[in-house]
Amino acid sequence: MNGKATTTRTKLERGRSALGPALELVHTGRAPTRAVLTSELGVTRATAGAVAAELEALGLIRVDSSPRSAAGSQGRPSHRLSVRDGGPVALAAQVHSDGFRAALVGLGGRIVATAPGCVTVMADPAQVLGEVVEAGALLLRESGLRCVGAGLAVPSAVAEPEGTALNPMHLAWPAGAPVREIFSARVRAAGIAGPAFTGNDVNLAALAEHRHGAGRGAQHLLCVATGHRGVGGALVLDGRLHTGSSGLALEVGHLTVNPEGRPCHCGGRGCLDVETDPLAFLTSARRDPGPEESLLKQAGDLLRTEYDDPCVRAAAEELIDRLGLGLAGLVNILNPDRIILGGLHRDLLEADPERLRAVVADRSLWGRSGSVPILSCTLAHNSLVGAAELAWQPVLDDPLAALA
Amino acid sequence: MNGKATTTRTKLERGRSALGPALELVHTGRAPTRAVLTSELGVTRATAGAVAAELEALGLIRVDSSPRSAAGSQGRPSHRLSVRDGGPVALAAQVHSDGFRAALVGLGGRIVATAPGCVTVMADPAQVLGEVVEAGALLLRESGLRCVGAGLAVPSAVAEPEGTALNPMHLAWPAGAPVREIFSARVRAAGIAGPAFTGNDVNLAALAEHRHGAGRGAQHLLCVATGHRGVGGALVLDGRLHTGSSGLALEVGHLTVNPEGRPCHCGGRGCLDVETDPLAFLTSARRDPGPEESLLKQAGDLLRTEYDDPCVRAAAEELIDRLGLGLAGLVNILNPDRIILGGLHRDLLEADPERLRAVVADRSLWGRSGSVPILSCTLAHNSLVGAAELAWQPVLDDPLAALA
DNA sequence: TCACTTTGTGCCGCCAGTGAACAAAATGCG
DNA sequence: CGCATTTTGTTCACTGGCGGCACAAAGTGA
Repeated sequence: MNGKATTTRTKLERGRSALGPALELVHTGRAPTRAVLTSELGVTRATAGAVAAELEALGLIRVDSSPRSAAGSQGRPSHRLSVRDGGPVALAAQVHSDGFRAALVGLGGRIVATAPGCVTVMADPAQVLGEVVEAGALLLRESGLRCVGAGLAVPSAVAEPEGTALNPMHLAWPAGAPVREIFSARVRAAGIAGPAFTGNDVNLAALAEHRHGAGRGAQHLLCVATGHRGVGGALVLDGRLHTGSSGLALEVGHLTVNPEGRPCHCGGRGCLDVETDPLAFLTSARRDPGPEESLLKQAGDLLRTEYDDPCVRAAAEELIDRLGLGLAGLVNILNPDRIILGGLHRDLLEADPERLRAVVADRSLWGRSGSVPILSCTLAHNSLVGAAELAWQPVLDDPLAALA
Repeated sequence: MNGKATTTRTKLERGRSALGPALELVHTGRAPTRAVLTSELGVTRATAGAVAAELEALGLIRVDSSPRSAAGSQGRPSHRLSVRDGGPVALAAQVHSDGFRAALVGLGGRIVATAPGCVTVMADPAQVLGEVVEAGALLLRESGLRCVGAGLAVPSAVAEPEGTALNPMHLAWPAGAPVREIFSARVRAAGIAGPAFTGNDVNLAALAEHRHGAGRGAQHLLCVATGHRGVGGALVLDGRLHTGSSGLALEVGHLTVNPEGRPCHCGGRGCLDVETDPLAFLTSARRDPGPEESLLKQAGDLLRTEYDDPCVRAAAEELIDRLGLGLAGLVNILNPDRIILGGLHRDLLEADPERLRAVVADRSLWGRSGSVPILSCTLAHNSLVGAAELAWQPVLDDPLAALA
């Protein structure tokens, strides 16, 4: 999420000390005990002990040295590590087409408090973000918890390093709205501590799934998700969100998946975007598409409850084939080791997992030699948790500096 | 090029000391003087001095403290840094459809010696690689230089971590041939010092261009190149080759660029692979395609010498449009900050740079807001130099350990 | 109760790199 | 020509993270 490397780099660049990596291991649940932490970090027990003690002193984690009930293995049981209850939180916010949601998220992706909300005038980003931050500030005041920063998820590509929303069409916002600047200003104005970040919702969902959900442990994680309209993609490489040189990577909506397909506003035809979204599905299944906001739910329900209907099934299989073609194209380019699907794509996967996997394997060049696992999203509110990850990142990189 | 991270990591993982980064800066020409080295590394003058002295003691670089003639700036002139002449070299090898080439490559991508060669029986990888290594060993003996390792470039996708060539069809090798194993065994058998590596030729060309050619300084470098048949792609992220989870990323040949196009062996139609290769161009220009080995040269010559011919021009513009569509698709997914073209694609770019840039800008979603620079390859024998980069990498990562 | 295994802790030493003081090599000015 | 100024090279004491070791602690199994 940063971008260019400046000519002069500071000495602090490669994060000193094992504090950051250690916190990340506890944060992502990969270090349940101090012994595991020792081996994961690749340091001595002495160092791991010091690091764990320091993180505890910072109020971030809890080191439980009490005797454990059922042990199982030999030797002295290791101290257990966990995220501290009542520790600092990040303020997470998400804006979508029919409202917003604010939440407080602790380490480990734990949602501590949440507040949904609606807005009356959607078209003005400053006003919407003002209300969102207001709701978040209220949550913070009520909880009395320390805040490490704020993160916002928006359903639009976010250009780096400006932080402008390029296509927030679902929100009726003007293209190029400086969302990061607005959000950041509102956060500061509300007296909320810490830096403020903004990112695309699918990107942030992918980040959250990688750290706390179905993407755990993947080195090259590809996520693809449909919202009410349109398709979004995200790539998490070695634990870091890959957003390209200017934040616009993984705009996967315009892969050609159907040469004879319907025309798309991009100038091509048969794009993934218009071929695999809820509206396409409902149309193909000859159902009357309801209001814009409920397209996703309507399509999902149809898939789950009426898959016996030949018409629904045929439409689903058509979409699965198209989606598979798109995923295969992405596999050929990105060679991920795991794929996670969200939104309608998730429903399509669950409707007929074998069919989708077969198409991807068949149409990706080396699919047969070890095909890619394709999974569903598992995390509730993953964009929200991902927004919090943004705010937590500085702490994960250097706890001492971030909490100073 | 490595792949998975093992569960237990050693303490040596994050390369200690600034030796490696410093050597890389000199290697890539980004640190011409000690003063620049100091600021690029972000360390004190004392440290930079010690590091430079140590690299000189290792016989890798030269520190020139002699007074300089024309200075220009104020203050004491800084010591100049350069790659040492007569220092160690890497053995680089490249196999292509009509023979092979071996070379010795020093730091800075300097080709010290080179030896082209032909083989009689192409179909047996063991025999071909035997001859290649033999030629390289001869070069090494003649030069008397120290060898840090060997690298091989093959015109095929190379699967990681096995190191097998998945589609070496231009070489008439069996698919799945264990090229890394064979090459490595031959290198050891010839008594050549250091580890042996193997990679795809376009990947290695991209790496070389990033370090010593047109890709210098790019953070997200995309390379696309055509050989005699087929299209290859490569991505260099933050100075490291991105080969995906199993070495198969950037298999860009099967992006759909022409819905009504000719069928492709992948099962689709209108793939970049069959729409923008030399054969497609010659056919479209209604020229008689000559023998397989000379397709690339024939097409390139035609573009350069007969671009006035309406028939040639029409064919070229068609290919440019298709290529532009493919590049735009890649831009939407990868969001690179620079694109470098090789082979026929380079010739197409140079035939009409504006047309190609316009197509890419028009069909990539955010092309208008700061379009991507598209450049030609500039480095002679870039695959060869890239193969050497593979062998140099351990030294660049940790000079002390690699030369111990 | 006694080996045995595994983990936690205190202490010492190493070493890369910092920071500051000083020396050196160039330019420009009187 | 000499001198102030600027920029760089060099020396040296110091620091901070971490390895290595020895020993203590807390379990399991016979």
